[in-house]
Amino acid sequence: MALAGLSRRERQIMEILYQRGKASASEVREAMEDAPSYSAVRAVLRVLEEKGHVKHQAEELKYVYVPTVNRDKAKRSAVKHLLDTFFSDSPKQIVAALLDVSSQRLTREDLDQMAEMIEKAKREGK
Amino acid sequence: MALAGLSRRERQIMEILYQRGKASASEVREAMEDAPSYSAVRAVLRVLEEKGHVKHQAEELKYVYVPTVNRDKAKRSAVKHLLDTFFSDSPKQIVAALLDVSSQRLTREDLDQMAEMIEKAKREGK
DNA sequence: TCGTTAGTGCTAGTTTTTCAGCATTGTGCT
DNA sequence: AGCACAATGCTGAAAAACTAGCACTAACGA
Repeated sequence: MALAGLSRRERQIMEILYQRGKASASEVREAMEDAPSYSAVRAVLRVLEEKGHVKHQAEELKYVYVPTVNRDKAKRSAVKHLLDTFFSDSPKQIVAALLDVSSQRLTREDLDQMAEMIEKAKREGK
Repeated sequence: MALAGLSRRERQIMEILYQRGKASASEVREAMEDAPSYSAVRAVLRVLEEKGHVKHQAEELKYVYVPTVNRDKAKRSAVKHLLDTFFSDSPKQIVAALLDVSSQRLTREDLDQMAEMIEKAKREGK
């Protein structure tokens, strides 16, 4: 799984990179609540690169880091992991938690689309 | 958030405890793929207890460890974190990922219940 | 040109994490 | 009692993680 086997800082930085898709060292640093020094951030990024979790591209005078694992893959893996950890007994409850946690940001349209996805799953699974 | 700020081993062990609700040191160890020595596991549990993440109960000649934070709370926090990390742009996609990842274990009934939850959210949100 | 700003590469030191080993305690069995 | 087994408590030390700081380069403006 994408985020396992990483140290605390490494995980923290990987999550920021997944959130943003890509970021420079200083952007990563700014996104951290408890940011260490700039060079500390760079050091972690270097390690992540050595481990193969990110790669960097030269972009306008600086390096920009991007996760190497496909975002979708990481997503999927994260969902699976969440399921295993908390919802193995009842996967559907993740929907309940979702509706609960993010009811604020869900529009009517989102809900409609969710319903549609489920309908589709029903048709296919049937 | 419940699982942040923890070392790799600490996190790994917390997840096992959340999965099982409670476990003894040796049960925890058995649940680990890449288990270290028994005393290493106990050492981590001790640290987790010092940090306040677990507590232990004497139970039939041995200690059984349980997470101190309520499982539901941890769940919620985990879902929220997942949303922030991967689905901040489109929360509904978590449903897509869910259906994709766990289509195996979802029964027709699960799907019906999910649909119902969404219907309910629609009615209430409207 | 000089100073400033914003990068990178690298290194060395401290702190945290992780781990194994050993002594000890309690239970149950012979 | 003596033994085996399954725990716990504790210690020391290796390994990993984390961090700051310095040297260097490139771009930009005064």
